[in-house]
Amino acid sequence: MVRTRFAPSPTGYLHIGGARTALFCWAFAKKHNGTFILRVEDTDRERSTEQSTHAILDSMQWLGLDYEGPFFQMHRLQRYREAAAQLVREDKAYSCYASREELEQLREQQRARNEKPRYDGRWRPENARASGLTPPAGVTPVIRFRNPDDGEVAWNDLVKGPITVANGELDDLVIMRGDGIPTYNFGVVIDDIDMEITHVIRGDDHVNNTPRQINVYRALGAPLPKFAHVPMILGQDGERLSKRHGAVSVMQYFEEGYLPEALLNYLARLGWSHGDEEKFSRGQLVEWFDLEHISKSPARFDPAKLAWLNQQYLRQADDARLAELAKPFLEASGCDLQRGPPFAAVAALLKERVNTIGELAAAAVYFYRSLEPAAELKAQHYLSEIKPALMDLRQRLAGIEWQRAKINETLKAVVADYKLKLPKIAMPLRVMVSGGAQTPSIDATLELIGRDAVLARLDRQLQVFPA
RNA sequence: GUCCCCUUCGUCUAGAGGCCUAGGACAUCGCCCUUUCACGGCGGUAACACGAGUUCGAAUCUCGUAGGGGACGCCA
Repeated sequence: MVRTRFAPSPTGYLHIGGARTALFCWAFAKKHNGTFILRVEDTDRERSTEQSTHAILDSMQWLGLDYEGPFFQMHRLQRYREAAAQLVREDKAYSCYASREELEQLREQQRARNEKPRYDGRWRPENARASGLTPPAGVTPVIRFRNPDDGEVAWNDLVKGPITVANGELDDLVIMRGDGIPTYNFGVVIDDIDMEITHVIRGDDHVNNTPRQINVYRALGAPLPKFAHVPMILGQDGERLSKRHGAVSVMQYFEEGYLPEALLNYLARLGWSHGDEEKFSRGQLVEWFDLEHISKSPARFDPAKLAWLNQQYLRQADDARLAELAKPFLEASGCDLQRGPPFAAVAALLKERVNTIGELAAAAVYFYRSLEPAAELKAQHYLSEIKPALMDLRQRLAGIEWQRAKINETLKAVVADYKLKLPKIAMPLRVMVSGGAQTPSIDATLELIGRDAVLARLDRQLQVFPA
């Protein structure tokens, strides 16, 4: 039975990289009819916040990644303490009284010698005894894991392939802080054992932690899970993704009006592939997902491709759903949806020309309230020689049956009568009625805005038309 | 600095020794469609980091070089 987990620390929002890791864990579990667990690694009391936990949970829900849990490490302290005590009893761990300053000094010296900074094992019982070290009064020690001195640790990473690290490169890591709270490398191992995780799928910034963790598994006599380290997501400049690259928080995409299925599709395709497939549903992802096709190298995040995918999903989306999603955006820009055409009809007209719900709402404003054209547009399109034709058109529009085909007919008739080209009249019309130079086809636009509003806007604009 | 990992078009990628004069997608450029902007259709530019091997044959295997990323905390 496959069991995977996503284990974020609640020290901020869920970002794009974390979301993709979660997606991969989720998809792998689903694919194998397994279980996907959410575990909150909240052992950093300084930085963990409840707010972050909520933000992460909200993001998971928006993305539709369902899980078992959430479980919290801070609820399991007793278990970690017992495990640590057991290791101490077996001489696989020991108390270390070195102060932070002392350790910092040690690291600096090592760096100065161009060595890898590492703990030197000074409080290993036999070393302390040999050098006559005795526990200083009033200091609560940390517990360090006694890492093997010799040999090497190797595993076959399901993404990266075989990886080997010499134990000589590792040092004795702290597994319990002075206050009895476990450190990351200990907490994960205990939890992954207890929760019977079979596949540890996580960001490849953890590759270096894996050999240490494997040694802990062994000391505990626990079977090893499989490990799969997925590459990170980089910003467009190839640097580690950060705030200056724009939106990195999952919920920011919600706020800008992206569809969760589009973001999921994009994230899945970033660093994983199934032949030439670009667009696929959550169901297809589950069906196709495998670890073998995750790429080994980091991928750059490309907002343009995400926008394109979002557009693809937008146009397929149900109009009623789009209406629901766009509503808050429209209300924020002062539109009363009761006073205007049904939004579903507006969405049907606009959804192929925008990339996000935010853009959709912005493009829909003039269906609900009049917008004054920019002076530039007026200067460009309000030409005195077409004023008579426009005035005539206004009169004719007042008298016809208000539907697209009839409006079009009327437009064509005026164009013919005045010996004009269609754009000559369609453009000023567009500007007068929408306040901008871009709308869907003008007859459909007029129809939807409605006769009363169209006539009112024309009247108002004709007043400022040059004679 | 030390250790670990990575390297195909600008970007995401297909590719498991001959199917590759390297395919798809986004972006970009051109043309068509057109009532503006889009959408759509057609077409173009564009990549196996470099150097040695192995092999009849290498994008695919090996080694080296260069470049990139990650880690080196009582953070996760």
